[in-house]
Amino acid sequence: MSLSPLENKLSSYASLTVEERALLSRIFRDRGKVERKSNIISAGDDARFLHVILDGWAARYEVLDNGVRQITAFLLPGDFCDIHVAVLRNMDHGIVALTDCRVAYADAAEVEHVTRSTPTLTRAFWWTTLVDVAILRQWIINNGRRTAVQAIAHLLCELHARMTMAGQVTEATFSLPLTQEELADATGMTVVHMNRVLQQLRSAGLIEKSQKTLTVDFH
Amino acid sequence: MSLSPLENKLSSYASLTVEERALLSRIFRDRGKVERKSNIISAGDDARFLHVILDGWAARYEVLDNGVRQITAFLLPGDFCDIHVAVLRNMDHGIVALTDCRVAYADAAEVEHVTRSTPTLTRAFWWTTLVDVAILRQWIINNGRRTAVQAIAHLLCELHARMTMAGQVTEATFSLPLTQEELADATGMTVVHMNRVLQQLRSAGLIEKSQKTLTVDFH
DNA sequence: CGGGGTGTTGAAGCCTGTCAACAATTGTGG
DNA sequence: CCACAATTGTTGACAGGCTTCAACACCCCG
Repeated sequence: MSLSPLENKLSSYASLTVEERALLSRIFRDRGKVERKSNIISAGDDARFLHVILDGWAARYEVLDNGVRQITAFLLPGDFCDIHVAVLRNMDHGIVALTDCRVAYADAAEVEHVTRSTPTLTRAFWWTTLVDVAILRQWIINNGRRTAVQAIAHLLCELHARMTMAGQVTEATFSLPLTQEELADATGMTVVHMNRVLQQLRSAGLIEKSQKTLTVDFH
Repeated sequence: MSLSPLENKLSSYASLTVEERALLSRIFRDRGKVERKSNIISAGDDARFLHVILDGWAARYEVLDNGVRQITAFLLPGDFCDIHVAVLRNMDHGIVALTDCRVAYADAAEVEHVTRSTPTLTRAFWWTTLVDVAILRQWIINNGRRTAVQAIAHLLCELHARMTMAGQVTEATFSLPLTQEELADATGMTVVHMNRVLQQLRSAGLIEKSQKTLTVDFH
């Protein structure tokens, strides 16, 4: 499997030259597989590498003192796990694989070098950061001021939009390999409540869920 | 008043050369005052300028259909209001002055030019974005998985830390010109509840608040 | 001195959490 | 391929944190 998820994503912001694509491929040469439920990166890890998801779903998360978990982002193919290591050098949270994942990684120092010498790529990396920021703001609103129904609906629409960008949606149906617990940890509610709200959305005909597949009905 | 709040902030990441400081001063040449409660930038505005707070407090916010407001960030002197216009070009939320503010602004096209030609400054701008991201993640946790007491405590500590960085804290006391409504809109709760939780923190001896000044007691 | 904004208080209700059990599904080993 | 185990999903009853509504106190500013 190639770097294509990342290249496709960056291309939607700025077209990459052949040289830039080559540079990316050269830097992200190492690949790996990560099993579902194991950490791609752990909080406190030495940030010596920069990771990109090539296949599968992952989540950015933090576990509080009292043991509760908050997921702060879902990562899809093409997403950076820790692009900030090109600028900062700390890992203040963990990344866990929610499905079996294929991951590419690059040496942080090499990425840093690129960001000091290749403005186009630097701006592309920065752009991905800014897109993530826009999503983060919506998550704050989800957890702060939206009702449970609104928050879940918004989250599912976000995932629908992102999967559409990745060309992985057909007729409003896409693969959603998340458990209700994971959705609950993202929206800051309990599994029980997530379950009940999903039932509401289903009986209202807004979503259909079978196995690990979701269909959203906009009307 | 000079650009010093911005320069100081950027300097804490990377030392700036004389040329870079001059470049900043040249770009951010226009200054303006914004009255408390008026918008520095409105949602949907043409993002033709990039704004920096020189003095005063502001907030990033969004108002939902049902009229409720969610604040997604507090902006202090030295903070960019809309650094993303150097890369994106849309304004999907508003910025409101919470106190009378002094603001500097630069032409977005000029800033974009700088980010295509001056890697040091680009990385410094990117760095500010990444620091903001780390704060945003904490706000998601505040609104998602922390109790009201924990969330408010965490927010006040964040502001304490940021004011410390800006050299505006003396003996754990600093200026906090926020109303309880603004704090409530940031943490996703009602004013009434904010009021009660603040009373808890006060009676527990964790904070002292007089006028627009806050003192935190770590023990 | 008066008035708008801000802070404070009480009572009642609801959304969401907690606890606990059971059903359904997926995965695994024989 | 079946049997069993583990994970995930579902349901009910009850508790509680937070909201809602409404009134009143306080404070700053013109």
